[in-house]
Amino acid sequence: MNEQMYVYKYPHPAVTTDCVIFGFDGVSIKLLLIQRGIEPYKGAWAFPGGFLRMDETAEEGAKRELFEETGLKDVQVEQFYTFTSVDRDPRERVLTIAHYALVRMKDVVGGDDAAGAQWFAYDEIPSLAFDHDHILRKAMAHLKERICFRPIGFELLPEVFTMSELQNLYEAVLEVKFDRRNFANKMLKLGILIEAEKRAADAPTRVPNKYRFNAAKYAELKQRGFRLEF
Amino acid sequence: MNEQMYVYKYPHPAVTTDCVIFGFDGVSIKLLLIQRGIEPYKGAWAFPGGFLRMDETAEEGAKRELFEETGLKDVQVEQFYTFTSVDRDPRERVLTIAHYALVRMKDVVGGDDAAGAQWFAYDEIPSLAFDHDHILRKAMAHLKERICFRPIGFELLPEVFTMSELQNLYEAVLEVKFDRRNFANKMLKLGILIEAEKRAADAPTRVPNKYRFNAAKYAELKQRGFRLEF
DNA sequence: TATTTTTTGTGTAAAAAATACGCAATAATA
DNA sequence: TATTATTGCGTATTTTTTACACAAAAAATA
Repeated sequence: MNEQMYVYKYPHPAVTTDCVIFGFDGVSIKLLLIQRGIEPYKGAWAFPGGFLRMDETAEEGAKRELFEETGLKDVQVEQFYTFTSVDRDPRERVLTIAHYALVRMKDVVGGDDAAGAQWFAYDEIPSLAFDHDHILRKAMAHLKERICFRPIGFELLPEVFTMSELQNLYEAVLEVKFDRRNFANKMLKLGILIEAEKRAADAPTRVPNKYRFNAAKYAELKQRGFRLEF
Repeated sequence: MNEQMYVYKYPHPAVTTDCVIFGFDGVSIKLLLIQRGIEPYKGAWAFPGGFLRMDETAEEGAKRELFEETGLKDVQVEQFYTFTSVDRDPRERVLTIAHYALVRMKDVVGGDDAAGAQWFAYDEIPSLAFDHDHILRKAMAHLKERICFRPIGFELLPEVFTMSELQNLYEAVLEVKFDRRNFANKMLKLGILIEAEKRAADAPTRVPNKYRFNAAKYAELKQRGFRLEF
């Protein structure tokens, strides 16, 4: 019963979803790639993704493929662009609805299925399958824009972090340097941070303060947007 | 020879493009709709759009359909979201790659083909075909966001316009009121405006100053983005 | 046509926000 | 143990934003 065929009166493109997964290791931005096990581009690295099923939305398909190929679960993926170049796949006309997500790197369990999944620093990414180089550039531009207009970090940093770690993240994405004190002031004034464990006032140690995100404020700002100058 | 069929080993969704066209009449934001001539939703209003051809990108398809259905040509359309709900079309699984564009209303020539095209104010839009209500809400949100982060107006206003007209546009989109003098200062400081026809200094008439856009600065700011608070 | 209403040009003082920057103590590294 | 880097802490200065009034001209209305 492998001979089932699907017949249409007009030509239809195939449709895939792809996921650009960003991580952060405390120093630089990383991307999660998988090594393709089948043709075309067998052996090449690519973003996790695959064909959309007829009973799922693009977001559902993206999450499903992401889980199947990397073991990542419960990730908020967001559609950012649909790539429609006519010749982007050698087999047939294939559109891909590209998504991106920010995740904590430790959430990627190198499970069985995910044997082929691996993190790469942005500037060490190999040549990618299909038009995934193009997708990568667009996703990176998207992230850079997003960080200027909405908070980032909740999804990328550990639950408790220092101001320096947060600053490193911003500097890594934007490729700029901020004044340490002004950066901290700006972030604190946004109101999205709360001090995690207040040191005893009488313990005159010089250990960095720890913060966590104020989820409600974070969500509000993510919704409303702001403008971070640089 | 009408019996051609297209056969695939796996099911494929159909793919359409749609165009949300924004106009501005000096007072309020308008949207361009067409009345559907065929089933499903025959007679209902909808955004211009149609099935993607196999030899064109989404943007090309959107422009082609837009021209066929409204006569609009040489419009910069921009993809903003792909709608993938499973049941959004009663015929079969259909995804639509939605685009939007800002146009000068006078550019819409009510040509023969475009007999069915008509402008509607945002709050007078009838119930729409398919999930186009949903598309409309998302497009409007997109426009509201865009106006906060990038300049708008070049594509919507006549070539020469007054500061009040520009302010009306911003107030219409954002549904807020600005202080006239502060709004003008802010806009002028952005550097995207140039005075169109300087009045003779000795003619003490109180006719509004006219402006046009500085295309280079406008393009730069559109690229870089800014943040307009409100 | 006379009267009323709306729109326009113009500028400043006060408040708020952003920026640049130094020092001493502690922690990490060599 | 000595050196280097990181951390906490706060202020003076500059820049940006905001609030606001009046008189003349144009448009609308009576």
